[in-house]
Amino acid sequence: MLLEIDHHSGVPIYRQVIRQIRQQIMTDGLKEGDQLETVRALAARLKVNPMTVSKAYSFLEVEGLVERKRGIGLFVTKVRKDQKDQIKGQLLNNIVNKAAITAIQLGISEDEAIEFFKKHYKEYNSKSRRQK
Amino acid sequence: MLLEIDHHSGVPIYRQVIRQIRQQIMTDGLKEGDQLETVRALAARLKVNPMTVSKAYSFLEVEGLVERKRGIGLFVTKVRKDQKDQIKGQLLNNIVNKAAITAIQLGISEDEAIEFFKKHYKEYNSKSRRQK
DNA sequence: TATATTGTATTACGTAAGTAATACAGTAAT
DNA sequence: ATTACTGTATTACTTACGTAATACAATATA
Repeated sequence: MLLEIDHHSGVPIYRQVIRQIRQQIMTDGLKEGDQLETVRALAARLKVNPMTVSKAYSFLEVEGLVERKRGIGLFVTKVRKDQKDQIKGQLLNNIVNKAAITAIQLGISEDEAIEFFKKHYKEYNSKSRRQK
Repeated sequence: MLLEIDHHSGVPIYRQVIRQIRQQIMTDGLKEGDQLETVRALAARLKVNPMTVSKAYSFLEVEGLVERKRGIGLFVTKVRKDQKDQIKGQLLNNIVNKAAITAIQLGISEDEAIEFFKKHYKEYNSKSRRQK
């Protein structure tokens, strides 16, 4: 499984792990029943303590995205499409809400703010397509 | 000067101070030459150590928004309108960029994401108008 | 010069967060 | 039962951060 950790970003390792695995589940890069990389295997690969990985996996379990089976491993839960859409909506809402509040508090109009958004969307979109 | 601190939000006091004063300068609630509330006065009002206020003011100075005069006080710098617009743009860009990246990584289309944005903008906008 | 006002540098305290060490617990296969 | 895998609970280390105490420095005015 593809997983890139930036040790110098200031973002905690376990959060980077959570985010990336969650994203893979949301976009069907990881599917129902798939086994996650072993705690120790991932820890070794990231050169990190197993507990750090375990902590990340714990959060994903609380979110209902994975199931742990002691002695066996961790597996992706069955998530219905409507549930998945709801989760995606929440994830996006959180950040979009902040953006909207910032715009309003700075006295920036809806249309103008949307222009900003379109610009960033297009920029990042072409960049991420180039990387594929 | 109006300034509301939420001691239970988890957001550090000095950051709340920075954000609110910056916003007032950006929206001309505070204008060139206006004196900021005294370090000790604001500290007393917020029931906080003077150094906490001084720290907040330091950041605003680094941003070029205020000037300190030892023994006299702190004053709002002259900021040209185009500079101000540029600063506002940066502030908005930071957060909008994150929103755009989130949307793309979740596989959400530009139009759909914009719908989310409009919804939040309108919601918060009407809420903040009601409060005035 | 004395005093009262401004802001500040230094230092230290307290807490929370991220990470790691260690020893432990469940499962499967031989 | 033994071995070799799984994941985990507990504990502790380290660091960064927010805040505060203290003593100091610049300015204005009497």
